[in-house]
Amino acid sequence: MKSLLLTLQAAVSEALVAAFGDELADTDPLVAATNNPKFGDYQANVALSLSKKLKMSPRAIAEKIIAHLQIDSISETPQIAGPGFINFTIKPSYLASLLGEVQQSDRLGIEQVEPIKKVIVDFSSPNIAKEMHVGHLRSTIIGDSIARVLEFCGYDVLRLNHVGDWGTQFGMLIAYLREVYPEALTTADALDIGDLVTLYKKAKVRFDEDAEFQDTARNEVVKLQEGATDSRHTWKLLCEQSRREFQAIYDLLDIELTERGESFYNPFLENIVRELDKQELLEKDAGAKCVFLEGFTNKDGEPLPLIVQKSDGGFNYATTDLAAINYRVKEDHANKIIYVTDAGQANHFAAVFQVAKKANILPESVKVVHVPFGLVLGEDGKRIKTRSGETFKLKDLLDDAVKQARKDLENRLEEEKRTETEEFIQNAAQVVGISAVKYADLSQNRTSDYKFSYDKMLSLKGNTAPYLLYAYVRPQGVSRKGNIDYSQLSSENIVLAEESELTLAKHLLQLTDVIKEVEQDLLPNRLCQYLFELSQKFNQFYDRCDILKAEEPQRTSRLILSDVTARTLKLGLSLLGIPVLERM
RNA sequence: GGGUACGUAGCUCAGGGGAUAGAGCAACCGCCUUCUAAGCGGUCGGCCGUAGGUUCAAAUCCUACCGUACCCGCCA
Repeated sequence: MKSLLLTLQAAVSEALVAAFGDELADTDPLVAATNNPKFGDYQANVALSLSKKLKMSPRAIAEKIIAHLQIDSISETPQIAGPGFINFTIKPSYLASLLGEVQQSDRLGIEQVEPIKKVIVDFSSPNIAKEMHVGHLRSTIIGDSIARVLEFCGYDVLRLNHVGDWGTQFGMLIAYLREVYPEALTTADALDIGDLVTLYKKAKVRFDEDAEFQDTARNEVVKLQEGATDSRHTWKLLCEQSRREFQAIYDLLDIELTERGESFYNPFLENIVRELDKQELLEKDAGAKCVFLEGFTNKDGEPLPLIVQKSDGGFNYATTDLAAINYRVKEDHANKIIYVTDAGQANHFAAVFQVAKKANILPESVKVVHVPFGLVLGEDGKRIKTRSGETFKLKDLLDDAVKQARKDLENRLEEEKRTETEEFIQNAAQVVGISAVKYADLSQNRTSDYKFSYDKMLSLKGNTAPYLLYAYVRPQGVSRKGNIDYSQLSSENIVLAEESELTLAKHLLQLTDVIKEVEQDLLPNRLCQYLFELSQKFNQFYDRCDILKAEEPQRTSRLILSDVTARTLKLGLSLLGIPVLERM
């Protein structure tokens, strides 16, 4: 189904050509939804921008465009306003017919992309043996939502968890274990690592204090890379333990991910360096093998290197990232690779992408996108760090959110003298609590820093998940009360007349444009904004219009508005990774 | 020092060339014999960091400055 916006764009484009000739065929008609209902529903601003080129006044251009517009069935007569805006008011009959189409469609009238393209979304990516922190939570929630949107749009999405399961920290951990729990290195299940974070911290302290231990740790890395049996055994043990802890979080959040950690690419690292060497991109600098970059300079204005092999012979994350690009292009056949990581890595990715292009690891045809997000700040506005001591247990955070939601629900049940089963309460609290955390994150523009506040994210008022969930519950309540099967409604005779009905219908019909926007800009907060506004508009409609008590054909028309609203919310929320409740 | 973001209502944030800059929270005032009031309506609240520039049109683009944060060779 073609959206209203696209239909109007096409119509104005055609009118431009009809009025002024083919050379305007590629001119953007500058059609957009209006920001104020008094200017109608949509506006075309192209007349203003063409004034100079056509040597005519904007209003004269607008008049000529309108004279060539063929949109009688869609819009009331377009009006010229202000300096030369063309305002369109969509006819209620046209809104009704589109709404009927949406109602009859499984996908709410949203088309899938053709041809199907393969997209890799690389997100979450916690580090083995470290606490998953709020930054990982952001990557996980945002990455999942982006993956869900792209999946819905019809892309073949591979969700990759590029876990930090390799690197120098393992030398430190294994060396420490060798000292403290030597039996863990050889015996299966000899050690319940339990609190990995404590182990990590102790090892880190040891590492920072003792230069000799540092050497031992570095040797341990080499042994691990060489495949020493006891080292590998311990490494696997650490990974297993971490994996279980991560999985508990993913289960709670309902996140699906394919784990493919850094270690996966180990066999390919040497080849990457050799390839760079073959292409004469490599230079040795202070013992390290580097590719010098264009556009990156250090303090003294000298070009910065991307180090692909350290002076000790070890590879680092840049090498792994290059190998990963290579594998994803050649083996996974990705058309697009999306990296959801914090904004602090922007330089790193820009450098890696530059080298990958230069070395032909990354062909022109494959798009790589770094999707950055801001820092997670505490309520004091300062960065939350894990390494500096205070750890942030994500499991506790999520559990607290659920507990708080449960308390709120129980209070409300008591006030309303309702009784519900334990199962109902548990489920509602779970959905509300987890959704609140996700929504709080997603509803903000991801590029800005995120102020993490228990109070704000657990609050059940305002622009929050519970508000949207409640807006979904309301139409479901209507269908229960009236014994209505929404799927059986006939869309033959939809009549829209009341202000709040028209406003709601117009908003419902913008879903397809919003999803398109999120698909392109990868900004889930746009979808949140849309759903929030939809909830407000539905609540206004619900407040002002009787549904079940209305006379036909209004009754069915309003039931359809309720149904489409509910399905739009359900779909939209699902793209944010948020489930709905039938009652709450 | 260089690079990159950001600076919008008391607070948290949308909007990123188009008309009179929006929302939520907080504060205050109304609305439940009604499909769940986790709702709706209203009031209050702004030199869009500062100064220039580009444009028919700037919160939005450019430049400078001020402020904040992040990144800047062998961690990821």
